[in-house]
This record gives sequence, structure tokens and C-alpha cells, in this order.
Amino acid sequence: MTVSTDAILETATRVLAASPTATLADVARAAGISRTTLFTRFATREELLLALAADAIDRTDAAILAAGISDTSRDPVVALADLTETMMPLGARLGYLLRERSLDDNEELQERWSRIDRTITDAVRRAQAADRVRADLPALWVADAWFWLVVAAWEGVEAGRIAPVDGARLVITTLLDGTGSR
Amino acid sequence: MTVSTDAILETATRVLAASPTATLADVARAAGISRTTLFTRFATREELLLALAADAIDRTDAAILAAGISDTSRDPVVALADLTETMMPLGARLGYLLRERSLDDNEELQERWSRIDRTITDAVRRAQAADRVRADLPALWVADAWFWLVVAAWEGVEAGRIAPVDGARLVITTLLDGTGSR
DNA sequence: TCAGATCCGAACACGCGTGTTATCCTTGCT
DNA sequence: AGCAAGGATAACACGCGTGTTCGGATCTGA
Repeated sequence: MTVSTDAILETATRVLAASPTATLADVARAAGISRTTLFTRFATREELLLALAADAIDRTDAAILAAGISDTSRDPVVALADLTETMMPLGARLGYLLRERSLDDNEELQERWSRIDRTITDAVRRAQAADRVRADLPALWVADAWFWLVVAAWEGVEAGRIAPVDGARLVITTLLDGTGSR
Repeated sequence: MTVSTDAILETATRVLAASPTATLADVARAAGISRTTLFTRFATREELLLALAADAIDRTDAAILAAGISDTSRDPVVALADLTETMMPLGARLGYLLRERSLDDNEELQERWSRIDRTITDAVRRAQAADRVRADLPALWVADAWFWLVVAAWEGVEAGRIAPVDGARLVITTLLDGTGSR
């Protein structure tokens, strides 16, 4: 096969994240293959969308594993900082996941995502237990805030408002130290 | 007119925020009017979408005015806290604005939104000048982070993860003080 | 009671995206 | 050279959402 399925997913994510109503013809054109060939890889549009979402979750899982978030012997705060670094390049994929509401009714994806959610939240709880994170804030909220700040940073990088190298640092600094003067 | 245009916008925002690909027939049904009547208020689907976005921005403008963000004699941090309170009920509208990529190419909406952006950023700069916000962080980033934290809080309330009354407080606390232990 | 306005239901044309099929062409392998 | 596999091009059917039209029902004020 001239164009790998992975490359198609990559292109499709970019195209569909930019314009969720993009045609399969648009996707095929952007990927450099014919519409017919695209249909041999993904039988329906929905199948393609699901593959995109699954890919995004796969990569998030991998990033979580690489950062050692679940490793209870690691400093959870450091692990979260590491995860932030590895998550930043996933911006477009996360943005797609975030915006695509048609995936909301897919049980497996929901389950996988809430597992990720729990993993992050558990890390936050450990950080609270170790007195690294304020215990008077709901761990769920801290996890959510972290996630959306990652999205914010990615959007900022995307729009050229902040430098790519600064993204992760801004997220962690803002989340932990806040933006107020001491 | 039995159903006010405002009520239609309200319903349409809810329906289209939940499912951006919803049909005009869906919107009409949800609003309790016929599809034909909907077309007398908004000649095309695009016109409806634009009206939705304009409404969201109108309300944001009003919230900014009410919070006195541009009032240079006010404490910018307090003003931002007030704005957070008034912005929370706009969650669904902001979520729509956020997700709807088809509005990206509308110049007037872009202009109006970037004006809002500048207003917030200016308030952050004044807060930095008054040593209320750390000066080593880009004001643009602080403004972005604030906005996305509002979205995060709204999503959390929407999903029942955090209590409605806590939303604004969590945003401001997190943004200013951070989540790390002192 | 009449006139005007407003809404509704039904029907229609139209465009467009999806998914399928058939034919041709290129590439690689033996 | 001959064969098989996989891609491209083109054409088609089909469903669906948009936007329009029209006739009839309902309500309102004169």
C-alpha cells in the first residue's frame, strides 16, 4: 500500500479537526488517495471517525504509560508534568475528541476515556495525600482543570499566541502555582 | 408571535450545542414551532448559526459591561471574579461558539471576539501592573487560561461533577492561587 | 362578520454526500 | 511475458437535509 493507514488517520485528523463537516472526498484528496481507496480502508464515514477517536485514545494511553502516571512510586506531580510534555503534540487529536459530539454515544470510547480520567484523578489524589496539591479542592476538578489547560495551551500554540516550547511549562506553572502574585 | 425569537435562539443553542449536526427540523420541533415558521425567522441554516453566535457574543459583551472589566478605576482582579460569576450561565452558548468551526471565516464575529479577547487581556495587564498577577507570565496566556477554566467549570457543572455554586469560585481560586500546596 | 396576519402541514425540487460497482491501469512477482 | 493485486476514474443509485410553495386552519382586531 502506497499510503499507510496511519498516515491516512494523521491526515484525516488534521482535516476533520479543522472542519468537522469535511467530505470524505476532502479527506481522500488531502491524503493523496482516491475516494474509492479510502472506502476500502474504512467502509463508512462513521468507521473512520471511530478509528480517529480510538487512535487519539491509544496515543493518550501510551503517553500516560510513558509518563508513569500509574506508577505509585513516582512523584505524581513530576509524572503529571512529564505527561503534559508528551500530551502537547496530541493537541489536534484531543481537539478533535473534544469537539466531536457524535462520539458521545459510543460506550467503548466513553469507557476508555473515563478510565483515563480516573487515572489522572487518582494521580491528583496521591499528590494531595503527599501534600503536593491542595486538599481543599476536588481532585476531579484539578484533573479537569489540567486537561483544559492543556487544550488551552495547544490552542495557543496553534494560533501562534504562545511559543511551542513554552506550552507545557505554562500549563504546569499555572496549574500548580497559579497566576496571582505572592 | 407565539414563540419569541429569543426563545428560539435559546432552544436552538441547546439543541445545536448538544448535537451540531442536528437538523432544522429537530430545532423547530424542540422549539415547538413548524419548520416552515422557523424559515420565516431565519431564511437559511447559516443565518440561524450566525444569529446564535451573535447572541452568545452579545451576552458576553453585556457580562463584561456589567462586571466593569473596562472600568480602570476598578480592581481588575475583582472585576474578573465578577465576570466569572456572570459568565457561568453562558456556558452552553460559549461551548457552542467554541466548537462551531464553521464560524471561523466570519470576519465580523472574529473581530468582535478578538475585541473581547483584548478587553480581558488588558484587564490582566492592569492586574499585572498592580502586582496582583505575576508579571512573568504572558497576559495573553493568563486570559486564555481564564477562559478555558470557565469552560472547564461549565463542563463540570453540566456533567454533574461539580456543584453549580462552586464553579466560579473554583475557577478564580485555581487561576490565582493555583492548585499546589504552599 | 369580515380582513389580515400568522402558523401549520404537505408536497416538491434540488443539491450533495455516501456507498457501490465496473472498467482500466499500474506495479510487482514469477 | 504473464499473472495477480491494488489503486484510480467514472458513473450510478440512494437517502437526506435544505429551501420553496401553496392551501387551509386559527386567531385577532375592526
